[in-house]
Amino acid sequence: MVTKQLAGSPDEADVRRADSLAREIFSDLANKWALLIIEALGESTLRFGELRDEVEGISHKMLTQNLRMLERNGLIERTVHPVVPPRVEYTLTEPGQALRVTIDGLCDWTHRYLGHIETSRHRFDD
Amino acid sequence: MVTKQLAGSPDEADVRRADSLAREIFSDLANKWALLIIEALGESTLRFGELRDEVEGISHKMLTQNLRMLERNGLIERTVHPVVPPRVEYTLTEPGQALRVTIDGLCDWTHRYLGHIETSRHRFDD
DNA sequence: CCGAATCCTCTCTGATACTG
DNA sequence: CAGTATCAGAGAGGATTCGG
Repeated sequence: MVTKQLAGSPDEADVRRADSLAREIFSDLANKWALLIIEALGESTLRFGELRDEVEGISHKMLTQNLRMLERNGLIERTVHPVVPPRVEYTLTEPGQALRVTIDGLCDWTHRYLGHIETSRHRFDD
Repeated sequence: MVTKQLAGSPDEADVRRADSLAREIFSDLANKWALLIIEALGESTLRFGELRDEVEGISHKMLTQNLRMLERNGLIERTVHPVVPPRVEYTLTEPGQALRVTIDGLCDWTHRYLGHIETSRHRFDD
């Protein structure tokens, strides 16, 4: 897939655009709440209130904000049931599920090195 | 290692402490710059200036701040060579390397679903 | 070259109140 | 119940400067 390039060729610009997009996505997702929401959703379908109970410490506002962002990026699906009282459910899409798997890896890592980190902190805090 | 527990036993407190510690570590690491620094280090040893060139867009201050945090958590090792001009080198420790592998997974995910995400965004932005 | 401290700006975050 | 708007306080992040 390596093609010969001229100076200032369009494909170079494409690569730069893809890179900046990747960076943008990275910035979106590399935040505490987004990752915790994805973990909380897991394989289940949850309502707004259920999610707020599940993700400990998140505010109403942050939850809304992050849910919008995740929906925009196609990681979660939002279905509104036109009933009263309103019922809105969230579930992970296939890309979202794929991401959750890698986040699981992060959680595993955290638990495996928990002790390691704690002792390292104590040594550092002198 | 599973021991019998009484109600309100000390181990329950331990579990809560470990959970809050895990949450804290999660908050530390779930940020753009920390992940990009770890990726930049990879298997190599880099100086402060080299790292700043490698991690595009990071400021002097943010780099310092995150390097301290990563060092405190035992993810990177900092070696000072007492010469003039000063020479300070950073390298990933074993836990850091392990974390890098899971971050690689995140990068793979980003590139795999790049198109997916871009179209989802366009659909959302109406 | 590397790091710490200062200042200044701007975004994020939480609390509250209001609509459908 | 779910979502939006607004406001004030806290905190992140950038630029700069000085010291080792």
